[in-house]
Amino acid sequence: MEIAKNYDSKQVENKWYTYWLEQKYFNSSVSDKPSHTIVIPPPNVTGVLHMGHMLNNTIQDVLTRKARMEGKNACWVPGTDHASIATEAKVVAHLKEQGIDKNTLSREEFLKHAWEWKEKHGGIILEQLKKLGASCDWERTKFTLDPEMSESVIDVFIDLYNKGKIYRGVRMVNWDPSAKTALSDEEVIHKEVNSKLYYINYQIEGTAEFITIATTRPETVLGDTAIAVNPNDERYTKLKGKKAVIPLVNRVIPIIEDDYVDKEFGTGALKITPAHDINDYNLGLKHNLPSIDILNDDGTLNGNATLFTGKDRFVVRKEIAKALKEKGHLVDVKDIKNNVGYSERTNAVIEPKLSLQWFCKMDALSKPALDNVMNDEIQFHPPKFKNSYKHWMENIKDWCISRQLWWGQRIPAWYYGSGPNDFVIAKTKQKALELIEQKIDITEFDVSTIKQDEDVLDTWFSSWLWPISVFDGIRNPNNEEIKHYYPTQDIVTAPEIMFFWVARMIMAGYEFTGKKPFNNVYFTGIVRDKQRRKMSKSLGNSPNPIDLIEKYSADGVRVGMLLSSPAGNDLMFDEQLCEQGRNFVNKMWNAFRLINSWETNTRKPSADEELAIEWINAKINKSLASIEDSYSKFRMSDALMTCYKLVWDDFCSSYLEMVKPAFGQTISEIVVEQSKTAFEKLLKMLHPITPFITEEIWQAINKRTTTESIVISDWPKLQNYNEQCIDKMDTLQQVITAVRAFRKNKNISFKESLNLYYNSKNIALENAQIDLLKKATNVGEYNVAEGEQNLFSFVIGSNEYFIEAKSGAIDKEQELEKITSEIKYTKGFLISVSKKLSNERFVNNAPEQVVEIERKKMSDAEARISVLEKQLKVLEG
RNA sequence: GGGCGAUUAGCUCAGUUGGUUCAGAGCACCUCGUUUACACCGAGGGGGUCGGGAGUUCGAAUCUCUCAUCGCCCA
Repeated sequence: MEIAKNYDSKQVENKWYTYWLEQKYFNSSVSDKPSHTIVIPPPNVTGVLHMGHMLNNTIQDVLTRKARMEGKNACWVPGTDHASIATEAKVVAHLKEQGIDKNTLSREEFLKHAWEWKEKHGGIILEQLKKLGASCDWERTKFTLDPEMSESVIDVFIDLYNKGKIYRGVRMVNWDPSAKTALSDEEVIHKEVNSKLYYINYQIEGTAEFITIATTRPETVLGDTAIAVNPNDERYTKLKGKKAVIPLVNRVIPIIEDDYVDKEFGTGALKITPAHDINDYNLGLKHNLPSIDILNDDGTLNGNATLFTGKDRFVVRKEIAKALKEKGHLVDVKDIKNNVGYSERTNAVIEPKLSLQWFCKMDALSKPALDNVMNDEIQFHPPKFKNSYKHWMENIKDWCISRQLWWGQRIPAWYYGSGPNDFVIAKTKQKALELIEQKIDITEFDVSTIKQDEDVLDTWFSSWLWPISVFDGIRNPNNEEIKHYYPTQDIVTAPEIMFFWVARMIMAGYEFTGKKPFNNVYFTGIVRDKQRRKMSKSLGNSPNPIDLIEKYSADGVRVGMLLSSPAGNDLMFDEQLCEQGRNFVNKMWNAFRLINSWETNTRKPSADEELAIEWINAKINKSLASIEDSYSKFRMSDALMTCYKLVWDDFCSSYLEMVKPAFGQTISEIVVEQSKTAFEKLLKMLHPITPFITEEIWQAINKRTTTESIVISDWPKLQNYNEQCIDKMDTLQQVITAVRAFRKNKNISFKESLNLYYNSKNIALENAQIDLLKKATNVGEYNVAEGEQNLFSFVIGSNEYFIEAKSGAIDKEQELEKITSEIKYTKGFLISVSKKLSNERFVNNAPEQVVEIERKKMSDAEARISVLEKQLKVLEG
């Protein structure tokens, strides 16, 4: 068969991915085999693939493919989430471009547009994952707004409500004035920013005196209902019981005392705006203060403000400062750094707002979720994340789950009156009617006035059910699939969403199934650029993953992603890593070309060929053991590096060079078979990481039937191997390196044959080793040294060798210096070892093994010194 | 402000309970090489006071304290 000189990744990747799909290798159904389930962290339905997804999904695919080869029923469930705020914002913006104002649309009309948008732009990301080689069961693809997924969400809402774990109430919530919705605490990002601290004078009622307060939000003075000072603050004792006048609006407010006030901050006098600050709100409750809400939902001022009505809060901040200054109320402005909350999705500055919302109680839910992580029933990788998980869980607050949006699951609350409790929770209007009937006398009731809650649920209120709902475990808790696939095996995600998602999935798992949702949580790092900046669309510092795949092949990019990503560590992404991956793929391809090019004979393998074969198999098994260990600890980059070195250094650089026939010569067919067998093992070990090249070579290296594939081949089993064989080859390798270094130093071409002599006291090399040595170094004669050889010499361990070169004189001075310095080093080493051994406390306290090792070190060093000293004598003549 | 983690070669990182010649890997770098798988290559090589200081120990990259710098999470 003609083999292409260059590996054509694009053609190969398309060919095999199509084949894999046709053969349905990725599809899973309930079976007797143990399940290995991973559910994808659902990306936003309208999102596009970024580097974080590449990393995350490469890891999931590696885990899934390996499990599949190990004979497990591997099931990787793909899907997307509806991303309520983000998607709704996109659709609103899209409509605006077309001249349509969302406010003019009915809910139904808007949702029609939203679904159209989803059909058009949704799922791109899943198509992109196929380019990466993702072995998802695509027939299981789920979307969080699929009817059965939504029904699960609603069922859960009703269940929790009936259990008293969901309630409705007026609370201070995080308001996003851009999206015009409430957010949960987790969706607020606190950033330290440069602000100004405004010092404002309030006149004391009925006097010419003033009290000065300091605030970063002067626009809120219009909603002030008190000024508070610390009761221990002597500066203000005289103002006890007095009242102050709000500048510009001349409203009179009390001056109150509370320990909460920090005497050191600002002037020690605090203005209180209960409607617009959580701390002020709490003080307001305590002191029975009125609350004046001066803001509209979009962040503009309303009629309660009486001034600046209709203007944006930030515009007002500037204008009111100016107005206060003109009237002489603004006495100072200072620069200050403070923390401001921003909306995770819209980046709008969050407004604390008193609002009627739905909440989920967290105290009972969080208990098993905390315990089972702390006791490692669910394992975190790396475990350091248990700390912050614990901290969060122990300080958890109730979860605001309602959103003032349309894109999502509509809250199943039905209102029949205007009282705070005039509602029922029901799946359908019909059900609601029945429930209302039980609560009130329905005979005089106008059914048409029943209204469903306008709001939808937080998207995370869908995704926390994901590992359960994708198997329909909420609606049908005893179905075969949920019994087989759940609990899932691993979840692979970013630490950023530990609270948003991971913690809540664990809560949902225990609450709704009584079981954990997964065994392992693998936290990937964040993909950053070389300057350690997080990759983001706004910075434009993220390469397009699809371009990378075109350039370096999917396998190359996968290797690039895994190369430097130990669990939990951020990945400083550099295209060079993908280049390294591509080079590795190329290396495998060329190893295949070499083996494939061999013409065979029917001779039996020679002793050196047999040694080479025994050795590579020993190396493969030793590496396999190490790889298994790495995978068991989720150390993917270690597993990859072991494979990488095994293929490149051991198989290609050493083994193939050992057995490779001279130009024009044939090779024993048995050796070829053995080489192919070894190579196939390597391909299998690499398959989870580089699926395409391994399939391409595996299919070509031996005859396969039309239904065979490396995808469903058996993962190599660990076999016993001879450790001594590896040691033997290591020693030989040192001799080879020494001879090569000699050539390099003396500038002697490889083509020129050298003679090598050995000391008769050396531990003898076997004939097979000698043959390998000769082949690797172009050594002609290999004989025992006669008498004292005045030649270039070197020592490996305590074995002495001499090289005779036809050209290239020995530099006596240089040799003397080299040997002298070696003696010096070894003697120094010997001294440190003997010191240790003559120390009674060491000999008595250290474990026997350690002492034994030290003794061996000592005798080795002594032997080496004696050899070197003899050499020195000879040289000195 | 509270908590967590880090600091090892130019870069990115390993280094398990303190004990092999333990100071490592990959990449990058330097030198040489167009040998008939691969220059997306081969061979050889240089490079670190393990952030600073102090302590415990027969022995410290590893344990303790302290200082410095950085990062993350929470408020």
